[in-house]
Amino acid sequence: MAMKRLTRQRKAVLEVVQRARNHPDAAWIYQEVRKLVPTISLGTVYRTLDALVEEGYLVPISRGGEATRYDANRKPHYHLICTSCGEIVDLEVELPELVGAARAAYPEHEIRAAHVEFEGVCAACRDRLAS
Amino acid sequence: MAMKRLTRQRKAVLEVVQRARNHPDAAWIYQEVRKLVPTISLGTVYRTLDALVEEGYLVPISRGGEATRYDANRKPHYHLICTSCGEIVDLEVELPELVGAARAAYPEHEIRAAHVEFEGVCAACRDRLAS
DNA sequence: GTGGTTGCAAAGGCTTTGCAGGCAC
DNA sequence: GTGCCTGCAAAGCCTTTGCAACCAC
Repeated sequence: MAMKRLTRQRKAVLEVVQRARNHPDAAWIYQEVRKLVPTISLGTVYRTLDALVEEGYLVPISRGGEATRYDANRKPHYHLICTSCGEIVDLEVELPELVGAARAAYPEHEIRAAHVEFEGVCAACRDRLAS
Repeated sequence: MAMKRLTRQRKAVLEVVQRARNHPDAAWIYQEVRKLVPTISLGTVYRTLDALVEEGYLVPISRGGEATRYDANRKPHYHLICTSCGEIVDLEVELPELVGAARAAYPEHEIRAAHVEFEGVCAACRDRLAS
């Protein structure tokens, strides 16, 4: 059922994903993992990523239409998606509690979590566009 | 360039979308619109929806892997996605301002908006599961 | 009449899956 | 030895697109 065996493939995917700083998608991970295990298939990468998400090691970031990207950052943080270059920037900021407000207004629902995402222009693009 | 002509197809899509209470996806809209314009194609539905999104009449809600759903609700509101049935429930609640907090922590980025989404069990499923 | 719009069908991109062989345990 | 995992390739799903005919203006 649950993926439990520590195979070469899974080790390699874990290593790549933990080292990644880019919120990579499956294709990028596949490409990198092939440097460690050249015979791995894209299907296995997807299966492994699914397992890692299920186990909570990864958080999927899915933007409409585009490939799902994966985030292995342990620290609690939020994402800023740049409208200019599409990059995902981590924001480590403490935000006001939202779940409480929603629960107070809608006690009939069992609200468990809130997901927040910011949209704007990242510093790099801001500088680039200012020229 | 921009879709401007008021064709039978576009009228029908508009009518269906405005009447919809379900955050429908393109397939559901297509099915409904065919009751009004039986010869319409799915491609036209997609093209029309894209145009309506661009013009600001609709807000796309894209969940990873699943079909994009469209929201025509004018009032400002948030969404609760039920982890049990997948339904999207509107929450009309005022939340604390988030953009300001993020801007204060990261003045180098040009943060423009925040998107919030809740996750939990909707009232219907809660009742159903309690039995 | 003109050019945006449509229908059709094919293609596209990402992701999942069936199956036989292989490997971790 | 057992059954989970892998590679391969095909299929699935949602969405986009090229093209000729069409119709709103």
